[in-house]
Amino acid sequence: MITDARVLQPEFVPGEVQHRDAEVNHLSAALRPLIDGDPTDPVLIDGPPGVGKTCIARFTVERLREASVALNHQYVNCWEEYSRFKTLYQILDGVASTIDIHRQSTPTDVLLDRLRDYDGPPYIVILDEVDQLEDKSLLYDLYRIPELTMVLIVNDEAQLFAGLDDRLNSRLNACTRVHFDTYPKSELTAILHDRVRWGLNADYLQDGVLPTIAELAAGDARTAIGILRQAAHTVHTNSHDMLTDSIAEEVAPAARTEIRRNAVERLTHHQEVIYTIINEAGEITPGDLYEAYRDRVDNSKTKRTVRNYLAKLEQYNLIAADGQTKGRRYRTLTDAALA
DNA sequence: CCTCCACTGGAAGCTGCGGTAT
DNA sequence: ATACCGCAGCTTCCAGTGGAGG
Repeated sequence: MITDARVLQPEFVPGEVQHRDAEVNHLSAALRPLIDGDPTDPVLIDGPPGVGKTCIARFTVERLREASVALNHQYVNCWEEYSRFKTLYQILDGVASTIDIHRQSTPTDVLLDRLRDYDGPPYIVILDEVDQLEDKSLLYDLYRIPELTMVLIVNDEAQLFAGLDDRLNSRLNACTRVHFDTYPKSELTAILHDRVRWGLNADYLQDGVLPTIAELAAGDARTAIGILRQAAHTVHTNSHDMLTDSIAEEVAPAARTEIRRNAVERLTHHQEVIYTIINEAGEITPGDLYEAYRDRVDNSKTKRTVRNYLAKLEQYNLIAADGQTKGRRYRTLTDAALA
């Protein structure tokens, strides 16, 4: 039933977008001076997960590039390229040769210098999930490179600003903001409809299944498309003759935890043990947690390191911490349905 | 209300790794 | 070979904080 699997992938950028005209126009207008070679302030895109921030940013920049020959652009996911070095490397990779740059022995200053020396056409850098960036001062360094224009994408605006110093704080506060809200059910259904049109055989769809999926996804397009993908996959592998509401409902939890599972897979053994302990307990005090952790691994890390792990797990939204100092409790954030 | 102390998170220092330079 | 370099991950140290119990 799947005719083009690409359109169901999370990173797929459609050739046309619906329902986000206002945001696309807002973003293009903010970046338009670049076409005339004028310097442009950064743009800050914010909104909850799965509302098309990444998609619209990439789409708009791509369209801008088509309208102007002299424009470079690069997309960097700060979750994956979380360190200063990795981010800089990706950015530099978009415009210059990086073959002689070696991961270990090249100081990050050299990367930055090279980027400062850049004198090509205007360069748009999309920094996705920028709140995940470890060293936010990099943003200040990038800000001061005139040829470089940043498009910053954040889920949690407060968390981003908390990590910034005053200089950058006031500057980013003043820059163009594009805010995304969750999709209404009708728009989500329309988006799913497009994906079906591009990549699925609609004969296999039960009437009304797309609104059901939209309902299950609660305004989150990434989840909606994930459910559609997994449901289509289920229909295909089990040779069902229809994608029904019940199949959609069946795969929905798995689709919802997919992103979380990817995050868990990225954890080290020690981090995973800690995550498991919290999951099993539901809620636990720091003292009990550390004790349980030490019982369960061979060469346990120190408490301080475990605290760093906990901060990381919290940032990945795998766990939550309530209360201050002695009242602190760590708890699970989800259904914990990890296969 | 006051004191204790479990806990947090910043800072500095150490180590091992992957790499270059001599 | 050997010395050296920068980084990431870890540890050690510590000042600060707020909940619990006298």
